[in-house]
Amino acid sequence: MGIRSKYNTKQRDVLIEYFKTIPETHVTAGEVTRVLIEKGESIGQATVYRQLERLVGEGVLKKYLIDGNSPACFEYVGDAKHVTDGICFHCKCEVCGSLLHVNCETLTGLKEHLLDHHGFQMDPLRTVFYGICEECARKQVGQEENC
Amino acid sequence: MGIRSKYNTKQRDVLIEYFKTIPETHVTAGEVTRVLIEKGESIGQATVYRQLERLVGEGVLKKYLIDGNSPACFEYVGDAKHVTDGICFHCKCEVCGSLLHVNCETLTGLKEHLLDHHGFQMDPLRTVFYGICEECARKQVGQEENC
DNA sequence: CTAAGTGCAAAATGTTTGCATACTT
DNA sequence: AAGTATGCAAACATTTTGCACTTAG
Repeated sequence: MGIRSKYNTKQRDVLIEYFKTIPETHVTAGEVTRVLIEKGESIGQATVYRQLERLVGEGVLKKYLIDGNSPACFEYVGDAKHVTDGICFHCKCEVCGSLLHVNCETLTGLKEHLLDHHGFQMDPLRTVFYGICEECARKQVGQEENC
Repeated sequence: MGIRSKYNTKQRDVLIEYFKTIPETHVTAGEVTRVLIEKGESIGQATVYRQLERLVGEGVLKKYLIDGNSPACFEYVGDAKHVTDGICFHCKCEVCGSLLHVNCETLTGLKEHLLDHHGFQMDPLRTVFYGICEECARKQVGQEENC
């Protein structure tokens, strides 16, 4: 379903190179544009959006949605074999925004389960588990049900 | 965390009653407004957004974020135990856009696994599995790797 | 040379907000 | 009466699009 790039443009390279310098980091389209412009690169916002979508389609970047009212985040996963192999799953904390990489057989089993029992071919590269991380869960205990 | 309503207004009742008539259905704020207006109800878009947020805070509705570029969806769960229990998961087909409700123990087990083994408190209301549904997968066989 | 990509500015989208008015309790 | 909710329209933020121009292959 992803549209792929056919030409290697200056802007595309600049984007990829920038993402390579910030592995395991999630940035929004706006942030990327701002940083690159500040660096003196010549790139427009529309191009960033268009290339980002293509890179996601090519599996070079991964797109995260923290919540519907914040902009989407992107992360470089091009070289991360464990990610592209689909053995790596991502858990995103909705409170602090931290990203937990989970690399375990149970989740690989989940993928098979969905396929075998529900006919659904799940894509681990696109799927993100949202929830609350250990640390934030601990902090939130005790402040529930308060008016 | 959610702001609660203190008064019972006409608009609030209309909203709740409407949602009760469409259980297990996802609707966006815009759709709800359109339907109610068409029914001759007097309700403004801002009120719908405000009440929807309150109802989510009160646990009457659940808010789903299928993907960042589509509007948020709301579903009545006031009586739906399977949803509030977090046993209901969603699979979204990236080809045809269909949404599959999966209601199965393996996924409940997954939730527990993430908590027990990775300390991550996964939220099934926010998490959507992306991939390809059975029907689209069948259609795509044979047309892979085409330039 | 031709298809693909870019940039700008405008448009589209979904959601929130300010404020005067109306309604609930 | 006092506080809360509503409705409108304007404001917002993010993302998409139309179109002329540039660039890669």
